[in-house]
Amino acid sequence: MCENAGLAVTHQRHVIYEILKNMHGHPSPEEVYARVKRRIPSISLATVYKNLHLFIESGIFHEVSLHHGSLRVETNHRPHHHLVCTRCKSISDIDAKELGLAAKHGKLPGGFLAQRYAVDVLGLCAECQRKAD
Amino acid sequence: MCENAGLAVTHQRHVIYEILKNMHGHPSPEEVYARVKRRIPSISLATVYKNLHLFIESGIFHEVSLHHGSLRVETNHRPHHHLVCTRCKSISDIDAKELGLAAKHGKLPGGFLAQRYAVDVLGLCAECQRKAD
DNA sequence: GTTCTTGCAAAGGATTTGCATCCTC
DNA sequence: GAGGATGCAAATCCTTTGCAAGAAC
Repeated sequence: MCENAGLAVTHQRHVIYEILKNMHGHPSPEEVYARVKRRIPSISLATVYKNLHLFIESGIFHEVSLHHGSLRVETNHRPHHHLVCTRCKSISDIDAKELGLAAKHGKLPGGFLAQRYAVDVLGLCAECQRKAD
Repeated sequence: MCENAGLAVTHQRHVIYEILKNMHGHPSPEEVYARVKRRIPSISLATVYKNLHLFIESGIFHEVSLHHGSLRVETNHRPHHHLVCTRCKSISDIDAKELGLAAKHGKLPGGFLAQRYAVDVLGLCAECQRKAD
């Protein structure tokens, strides 16, 4: 299966993978755990966490927020977006104008009222590119 | 000062505000606490947390990630972005094509290598708009 | 004076870690 | 068999809460 990432194919890992494939939305580890538990009652939450991290590190799944974890206050009051380094997790600012995305405001399909855009540009910062040579 | 938001002007609150104004980047509560403690050694971390939340609720400051908190796995493998309701915090998906932002890949100013865009459209979902009438 | 705030300590939730045992390769 | 994976419990990190004492309006 998808385990050319150097991961052993264990029963637990396989079931977690299958369940993730068939879930939709943005499940939390607890939600995944609850589903997996129905098929493997003896599984532990720690195992679910470990495997979710492995899947994310391997790029098999993404996580929704690249900078979840702790509360961060935005001190830059100018319109700007974020450059998020996927390697070192650093976040730096870039002026909205400099990035130049044409963002639609107002109603979107589905009736959602768009008021503000928060863009994360994911990639590698200059420093991590140098190290990756 | 900025306290037409119905907040009492306490010494602690004032100092926290001033310090936030003069910080840059995306400080964590602990970092803010450390700075404030230099001016008010007796301040408690809980007070910093309470005031950060009040500032954010009042719109005086923003928080960096609208959906920090717990790990969420992305189960939608199609290119898409997120509609984040600022009232009920719900997150729904919208196809990248449907949103239609022209995103630049490759090198950005500062040497950042852009690989992927994660866009949060902040606003009100249809349901919360109805309730807000 | 009444109400909102603070500081402290304890509680809570989410996530990680250590370790013995078990399972893939 | 060797090394990675699991399960459990304890530990840790981040954040919130309860409450008595203190400050703002």
